[in-house]
Amino acid sequence: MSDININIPEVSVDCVIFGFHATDLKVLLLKVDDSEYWSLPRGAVSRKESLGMAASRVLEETTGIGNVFLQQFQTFGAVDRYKHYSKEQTKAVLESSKKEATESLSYQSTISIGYYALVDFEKIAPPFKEYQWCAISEIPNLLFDHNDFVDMALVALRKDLRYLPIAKLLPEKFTLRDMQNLYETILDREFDRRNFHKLLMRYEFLIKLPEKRKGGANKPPNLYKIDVEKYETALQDGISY
Amino acid sequence: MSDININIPEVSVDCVIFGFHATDLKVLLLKVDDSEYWSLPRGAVSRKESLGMAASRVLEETTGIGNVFLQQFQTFGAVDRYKHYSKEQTKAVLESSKKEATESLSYQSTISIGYYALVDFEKIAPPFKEYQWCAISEIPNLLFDHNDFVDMALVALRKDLRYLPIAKLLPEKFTLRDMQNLYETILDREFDRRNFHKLLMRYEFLIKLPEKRKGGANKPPNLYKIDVEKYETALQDGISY
DNA sequence: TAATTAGTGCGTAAAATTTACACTAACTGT
DNA sequence: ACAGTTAGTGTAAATTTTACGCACTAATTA
Repeated sequence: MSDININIPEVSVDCVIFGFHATDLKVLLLKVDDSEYWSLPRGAVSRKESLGMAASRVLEETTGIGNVFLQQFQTFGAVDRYKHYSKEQTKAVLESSKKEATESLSYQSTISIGYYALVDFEKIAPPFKEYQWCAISEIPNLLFDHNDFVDMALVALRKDLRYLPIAKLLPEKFTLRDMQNLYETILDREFDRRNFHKLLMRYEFLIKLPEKRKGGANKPPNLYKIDVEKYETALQDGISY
Repeated sequence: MSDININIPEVSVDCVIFGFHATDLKVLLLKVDDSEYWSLPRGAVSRKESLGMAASRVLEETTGIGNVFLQQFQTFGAVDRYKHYSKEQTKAVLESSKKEATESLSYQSTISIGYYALVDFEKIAPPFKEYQWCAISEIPNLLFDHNDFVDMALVALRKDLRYLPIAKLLPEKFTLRDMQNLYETILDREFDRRNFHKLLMRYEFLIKLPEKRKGGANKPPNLYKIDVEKYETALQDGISY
């Protein structure tokens, strides 16, 4: 854990981790130790790192999740950061936590930079704290204004989906149906299977693997991976779905 | 000017003010007193205000520009914030400025929240410091990483233009040509006059005024204003150009 | 081994959207 | 009054998106 002196006072990075699997979109919540309170993964920013690095490190430290694509979406400001629980409640909760007490970041962070990521939640099991993957519609009251973070992160994700490296949002190998599910879940609308297929193929950044995914009571779907080079090129020219 | 104790240390709000008039897009630069160095309007964030309020206040205090729509676009992080001038140079420049010396915000801000606005630069004349409206392509080396701010603000503006309250980006009364110029300038492409007109009319949030703008050696164009209520509705449903 | 389920890949028709394009009207300056 | 300039307007063609049909394949299950 970092030396208290190198952290920027009152500034934190807070992460909304969307977990995507099949057709479910959930958010990773952490329980503050020895309490019944939930919050997003968060942590202080060191003077020795960029914001992106801080977000990665915080996520890794609080959840064990590493090497994911994090996207900054909004910074939240200085007043009225206590939405469902008062400042006093929040202070009490966090100070009763041993972990929090040893960290330089207190309940008093007044500036929080919001990041989101999208991961496959079946593959991620935070080893540290108590956690919960919670469906978007069923998120309980969170500490600070973290409920606002989730709302704004989803808005940003939907906007960004047209431009962002979807490569990072799926496992290495995936089926066309996986990809379609991803888009349908996030955008909350349906696509025609054949048209979606055609659209994707136009951009030519998918590599068809010689493998199939067996197991279902049906013809096994082909697996694909991203051709990173072609994908980058396509991004330059602008991808739209 | 605010009491030093209520400001959040090392956090600033930095503003990219796009000046739009006719077909020119420029950026407002301030000269640091008694120096040859340029920077963006910036200032500290008080604990007693939201980020949006801080941005408005800072802009008002440094340039006299008030009551404009400011949009947060990105927060810049803790390392490598000295791009064209070293930390020592920056420190020397700012400390030689009487104004800066009396402010709590020093050269040491490590977190900066970027806001942009779009105003009519013919109507705005900052009364305080030396300033310059500078064409995007001719911006000199700025203090900190302010050149990056300008680049990123323009990227954000172009993206946002599809969803944002254009109502705030134009004077109260405007012609369809004004609006077209705004879009053509920002997006750096041309539109067909009739098609643009049709597109705008589809959303039905323009109110045709009984006035025309006389003065030119041509048929006087009609003036319009925004129907705020219908505009808000249209925003919900999603506007695209 | 037949029925079922779902992926793959082609095509095509309908619908929606985008683009291209030409004339008349109203004002100013001379 | 006339030349120059920009405003205002509708329609048809081209393109893109969407819907969906069909033939074929390959696995599971009853």
